[in-house]
Amino acid sequence: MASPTEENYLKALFNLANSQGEITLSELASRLQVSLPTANSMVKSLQKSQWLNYEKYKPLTLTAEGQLLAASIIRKHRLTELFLVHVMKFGWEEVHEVAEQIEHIHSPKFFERMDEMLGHPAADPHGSPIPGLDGKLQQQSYVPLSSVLPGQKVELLALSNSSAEFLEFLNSRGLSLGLTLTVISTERFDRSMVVSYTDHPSEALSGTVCERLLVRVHSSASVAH
Amino acid sequence: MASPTEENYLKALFNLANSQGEITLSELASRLQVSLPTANSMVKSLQKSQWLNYEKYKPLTLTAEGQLLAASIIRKHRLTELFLVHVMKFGWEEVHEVAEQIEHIHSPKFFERMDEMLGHPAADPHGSPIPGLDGKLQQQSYVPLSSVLPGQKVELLALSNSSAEFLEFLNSRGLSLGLTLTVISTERFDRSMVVSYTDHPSEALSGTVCERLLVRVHSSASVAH
DNA sequence: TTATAAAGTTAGATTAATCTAACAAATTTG
DNA sequence: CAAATTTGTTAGATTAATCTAACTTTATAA
Repeated sequence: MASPTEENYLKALFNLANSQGEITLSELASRLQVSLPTANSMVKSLQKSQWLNYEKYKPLTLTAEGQLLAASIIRKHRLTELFLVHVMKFGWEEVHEVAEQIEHIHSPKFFERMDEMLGHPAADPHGSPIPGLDGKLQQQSYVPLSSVLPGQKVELLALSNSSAEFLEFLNSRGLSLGLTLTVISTERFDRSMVVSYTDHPSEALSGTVCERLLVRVHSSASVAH
Repeated sequence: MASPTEENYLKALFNLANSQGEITLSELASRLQVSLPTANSMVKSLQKSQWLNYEKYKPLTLTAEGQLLAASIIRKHRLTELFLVHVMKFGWEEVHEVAEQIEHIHSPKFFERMDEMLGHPAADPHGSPIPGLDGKLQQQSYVPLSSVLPGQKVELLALSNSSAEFLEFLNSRGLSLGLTLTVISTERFDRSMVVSYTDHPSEALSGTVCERLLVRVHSSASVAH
């Protein structure tokens, strides 16, 4: 079984691989804030546990097992963050540090209960996907509405904040999950947007609201330019 | 800051002190399933951190600081158990192992939120008191109804199981928290009891039910003999 | 009250995770 | 392409937590 330290190395390796492809020792060491020799010796020991492919002077790659384990830790981390925000009413800025600790808890049931209580979320409110139990990452499916260009059609899939007030606001505008929106225009100076959707041919939304609405862009959309 | 290992030693020392008074090295070692030399060297290091008073060949005692720290870990453990049962719908038999891990999480807010969500409980459903933030242990205030003698008046304060079925059963008998019960008789062969309370001059409760009802005995009660 | 047993201590080894110093390989660049 | 720089490796030390073996102190009991 992996120690918390080993789990942190695996997580870092997984994240680096998913953002850069090639992983070098120094990237790993600097990500984890340890010296090169420390990373070097841990890398050898992760190899011995069959989680990492390692050859002297070569880039690092996780084995299939390593990926699965890493994904499961990231899954626990993201579920924990959502749980802290939605169930325990933490603020988003407060959850990371606690989640870094809770992700190392060994209890499948604990995290499955979180998952159930949250309704099996596929992504966290920043749009980062939550790996399934099989270690598979969904496509990065959500982006904030604020990053969508005029002319695009998008589907409203999640919220990065679900306070009672925000939900009420959405209700008052007839906005609900699953709805298709078309971005009509964006206002550069205050990041507000005008969008249209069912029964609302032209609705203005503030920049703050647009950042909190997480959407998937329709693949068929044609972008104006 | 204490490592998880050190926290486990402090917890064991606190529990041993509260059940036996004098703590010897071998008790500590056997409680924690480590060898005598291991316990011996840890005891010296706890002394260096000012959590323990230690003199060669003498019994061990926690310092005030040590007691406070130990109590805070036990508080976290018991809050976690209650949280797992009441919020996350774990069974009582499943919670101990997870709580042993979660008690080492460093996040005052995490446990304060648990405490709030649970309504600031003073004891867990077994009647074990939850230390306050000041490290003070309340009196062991709850006992199972099954341990109460005939003639005594008690107040129903907590349940050691709060499944939906059990709560429904209690409702059907007009039993609710805060109620005062008088024990009329106990049946030795099946541990069932006859009690009286508001609008119920004589109600029979099975042994299983009596073990799950946690009560405080009225200090003014006169016991028949 | 001395012999035996139990409890506690010391010494020395092991493993995991870290470090610094010194050296080697690979890469970049003048 | 050779020099300089960056990157990676090895060697050896450190700390925490554990162990076994050997020894000492305290307690029990014949």
